[in-house]
Amino acid sequence: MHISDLAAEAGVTVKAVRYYESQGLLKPGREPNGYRTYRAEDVAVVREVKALLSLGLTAEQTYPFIECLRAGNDRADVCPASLTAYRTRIAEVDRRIAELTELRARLTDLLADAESWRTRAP
Amino acid sequence: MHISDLAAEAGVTVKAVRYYESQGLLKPGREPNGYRTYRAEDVAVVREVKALLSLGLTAEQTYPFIECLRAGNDRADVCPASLTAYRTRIAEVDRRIAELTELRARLTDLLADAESWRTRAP
DNA sequence: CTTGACCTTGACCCCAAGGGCAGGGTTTAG
DNA sequence: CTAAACCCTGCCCTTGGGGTCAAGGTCAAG
Repeated sequence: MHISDLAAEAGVTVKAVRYYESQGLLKPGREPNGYRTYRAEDVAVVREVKALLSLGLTAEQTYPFIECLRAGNDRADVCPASLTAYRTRIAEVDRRIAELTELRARLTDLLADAESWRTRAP
Repeated sequence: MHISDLAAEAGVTVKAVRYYESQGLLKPGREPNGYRTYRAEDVAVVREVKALLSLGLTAEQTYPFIECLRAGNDRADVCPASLTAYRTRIAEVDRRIAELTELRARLTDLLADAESWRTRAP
């Protein structure tokens, strides 16, 4: 299959597929005319990458999942490295939520302070 | 004062000062040799921009605060537009926290599912 | 045979907030 | 006079692609 077939089947753009390849996640063959050719398994790979990116993983962090798929597993997340990647990401999200929560507190403090200045000092 | 004096006094890098200028937040004079010259008020501007960026505002969103300072106020956040900018940012943070919370739930679900597959299907 | 439609390729610029480096001019101290 | 310490502009880099481009391939209908 050609690149647009893969993109359509996986629900991403052609551009995204080429980007994944540039990140080393896909290694398509080439036809004599230079066109990239993909195998059926690549659809699952692209779907997986798309799903993981939407979970906030970086392209690099999707590596273990793709390897897991290529190793013949039906699911990309049954390998130990994938579980570790999930846990790492959860920890990142927790850290980010904590940061944002603290940020929100600082913002509301600043807002309250500024509001009180407005009413107090005309 | 020259750019490195301003940067040192405000606690940012020279590069950052030039970036703020490129975003229209500073308009330094120029000496005959081309060097930028800053006035004392610019220190407060740069400090304010730095503080606001650390709160996650974009350079563009700091505009109302800088205008408020330039209008002669001691504080950049006593103007109505600044209060609005604070509230907008708080809403953004709230939205982001909600997204991340939902994301975290999805991740823990996926992790639990993957773990159960590992123990269930050898 | 040619036209048109559709496909592919690589290459370039863009985003936010700068970091890093190159190459060159200037100023100040010793 | 020279070296250190400044200053300037300009380019490439970061994420995950989006947008757009010219150039060339492929297939059908006319």
